[in-house]
Amino acid sequence: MKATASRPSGLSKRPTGRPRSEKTRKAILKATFRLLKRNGFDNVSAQQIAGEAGVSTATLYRWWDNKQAILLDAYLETTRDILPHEKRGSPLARLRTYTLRIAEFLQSANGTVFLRLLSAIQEDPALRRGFYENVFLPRRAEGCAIVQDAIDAGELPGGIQPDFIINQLIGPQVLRALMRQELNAKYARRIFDSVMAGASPKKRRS
Amino acid sequence: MKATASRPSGLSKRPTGRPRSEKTRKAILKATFRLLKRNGFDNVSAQQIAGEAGVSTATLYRWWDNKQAILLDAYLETTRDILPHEKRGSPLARLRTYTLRIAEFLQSANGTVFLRLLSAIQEDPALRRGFYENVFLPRRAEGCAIVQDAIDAGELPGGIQPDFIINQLIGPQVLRALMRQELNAKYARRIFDSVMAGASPKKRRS
Amino acid sequence: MKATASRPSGLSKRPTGRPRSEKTRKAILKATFRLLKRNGFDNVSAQQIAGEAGVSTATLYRWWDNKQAILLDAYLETTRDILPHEKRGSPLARLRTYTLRIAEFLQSANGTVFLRLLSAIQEDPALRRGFYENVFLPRRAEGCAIVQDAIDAGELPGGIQPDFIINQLIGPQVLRALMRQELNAKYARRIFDSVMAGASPKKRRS
Amino acid sequence: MKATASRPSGLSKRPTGRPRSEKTRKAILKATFRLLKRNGFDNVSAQQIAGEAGVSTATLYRWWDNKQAILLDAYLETTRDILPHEKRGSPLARLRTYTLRIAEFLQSANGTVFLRLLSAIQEDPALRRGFYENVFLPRRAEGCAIVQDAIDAGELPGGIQPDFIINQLIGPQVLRALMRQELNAKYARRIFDSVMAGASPKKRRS
DNA sequence: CGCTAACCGAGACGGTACGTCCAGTCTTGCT
DNA sequence: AGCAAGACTGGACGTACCGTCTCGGTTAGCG
Repeated sequence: MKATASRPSGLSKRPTGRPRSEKTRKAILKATFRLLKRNGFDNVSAQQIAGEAGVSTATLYRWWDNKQAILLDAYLETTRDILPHEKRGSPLARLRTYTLRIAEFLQSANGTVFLRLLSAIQEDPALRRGFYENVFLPRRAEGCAIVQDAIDAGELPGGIQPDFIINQLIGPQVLRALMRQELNAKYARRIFDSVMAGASPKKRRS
Repeated sequence: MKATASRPSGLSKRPTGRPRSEKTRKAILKATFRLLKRNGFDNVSAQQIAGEAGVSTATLYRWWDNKQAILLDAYLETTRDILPHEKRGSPLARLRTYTLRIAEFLQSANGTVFLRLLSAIQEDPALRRGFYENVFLPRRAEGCAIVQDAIDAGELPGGIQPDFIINQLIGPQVLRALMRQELNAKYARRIFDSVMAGASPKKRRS
Repeated sequence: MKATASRPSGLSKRPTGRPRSEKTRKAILKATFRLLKRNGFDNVSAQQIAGEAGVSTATLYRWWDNKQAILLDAYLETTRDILPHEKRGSPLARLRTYTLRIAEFLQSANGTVFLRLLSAIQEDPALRRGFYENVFLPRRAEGCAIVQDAIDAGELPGGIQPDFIINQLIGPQVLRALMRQELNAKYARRIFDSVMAGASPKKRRS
Repeated sequence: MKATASRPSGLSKRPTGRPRSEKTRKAILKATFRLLKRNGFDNVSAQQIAGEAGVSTATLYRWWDNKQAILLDAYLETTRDILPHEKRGSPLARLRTYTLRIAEFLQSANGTVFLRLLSAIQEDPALRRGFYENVFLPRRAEGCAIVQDAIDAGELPGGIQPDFIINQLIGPQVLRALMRQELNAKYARRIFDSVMAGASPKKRRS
């Protein structure tokens, strides 16, 4: 199980021979992401990746279990560092911004790749694990943290489960994106307002 | 464009030549659906379908553009008549039932196929049109009708867009299903309550 | 066995119902020959013939056993009446003309079809019989008759077998034609002279 | 243009990557020839070859342009080394033996394949080139060499073209073989005598 | 003059082969 | 040992064509 392409390297056994080329690894992932955006998801072949990266197919499969794993890794590698979550403002304002960012993201090129990954994992349990742990959960944790901040700040009632709120904010947007329906800031705002209204029953009653 | 393989049926002009065998068509779609459930989505080959249906591959491609189109059609054919929506009860009660049914459906075998189709259309625009028009919109219309009934009955405020409400009810469930997270009646109920609370803010005030 | 497309019509049983359309038969054979010259031999499909002749494939197979049989028949029909053998001149002069005509023929469009048929029969025994009896033997008989005339006229020695002579005159030309090597009147003349010289050894002696 | 699937072999530039498996190549050609003799010519399918050789169809088409090319190559490979031309005896005696060998060959299993190839090339120009250069010309050259020896030895007159003589010896035999007419040593002898008589006009006259 | 058998065009169908494409593995020699 | 190059297996894809099979409509020529 080579999974995410990190050599076992468990502890002992200092590897002899020529070490793995980091340059090669990067070239592969970058080439993959380029092809991913250019050709869609199904239309990226292993030999295309190899060709684009100036690498042999054997090298691909030496480090990743299968093509899907490469695609996932390429997505991870490329999007790892682009999560500029707001630090300033009230938790609720930050949650609102977060919601709008989701809409933006889903419409972007990266979002398209995200949606394609979301599709691909339906057929491949191993890939699903990887996606769940390395993409879904981390992002979800970010969102939940904001909700928790809001709860702690008293802006949201305590009985609420952050994960539920985030799911309510994201789910409808993902569905629209999957169906290629319009998805913009206004719509995201409406969702935010609706979910917040549903989440704060205290307001009601005299 | 053979798309969904439905006869032109433009009233007049009876088609000449040997008519298409309805028996064959049914055999193909049934065999396809059987394989769909047995083997998953990617692991259904055209020749498997042909073999299982006792048909030649040429016949497949005479009526459908490609394998995906057959899969979509098989889904349509099989699930066409299984929408037993409640007729009794208040609109709001029916909407609640509708929401719970979604959860059930997404967990069922048919739901799995639905999710696979939802994934497959990401790669194939032609297929997407077919799915959108023949699966998504009709189902969506059913839900919207219930919401409209509720509005008409004064159970929901007038300023609301039915499609928005339905999207809020379904989106979060679809997302959980796609991620293979738990999805049960309790969760569906929570969603329903939350969305309803968000949709009826006026009642509360004062 | 419908073979050459003449209804059994053995003797009794006057056929009732609508008789076969002669127009259709002609249209098929003409269309076939047209395609034969245009597309080569393997590249004529039954549906092409049907299309070109404005006929259904069923009609084709009602009257001929298979595609090859149609092709043979088309050749027969078209070339039946184009054998204008010389009547004047000495038998030997006529034999010489005959030899030259072979060269011309093999280079012509009809000759090409002839060569293709000659090839096709290698794979199909039934077709071979038809070709042998309806094309090869009749033509061969014509040639043999001329040789016999020459023998009778004392222009060739009596111990000679006409079929052997004709084979010597034709075989080398067919081989060259099959290999697409040059084949012209001069070459044919050379063959004729050579065979005649070989056939009349007696003259020399003394 | 992979044509005859022979390595470029342009002296320099040793090819990089995994070299072609000679074992595989041999297995394919042998299996092909086996099928060729067993099933006839048209009844050899690419997948049969693949199956019989324990090879994938993709490998077939990597090295040969199409099925016909494989068949030609199989013939070449198998018959390459079976040309046991006589070295002893006078040139004329050797030419006579050569003529008789032709008759034998055309009746043999290999001869059948040869005739089928001769037919197949009528439809396929690329194949024709290959056949002409790799089968026809080499064999023809052998025959011509014998004739030339005879000329040099004064057994045949100088004004004669070897190729013409060979064509006269072979053409009639090929024609008979194509028509599946009897072809035996006696007939071949007769042809030899006839052609020799026609070729040596000097004998005549007192 | 109408009946009826047989014809015919259109085109669906089963079967079979084709040649292409791709995933993933294996082999060779270079670094 | 890593790696590029690229051969190889296995198997699906979608196309083409053959010869058969319905359909519905048409056309002799017997009654």
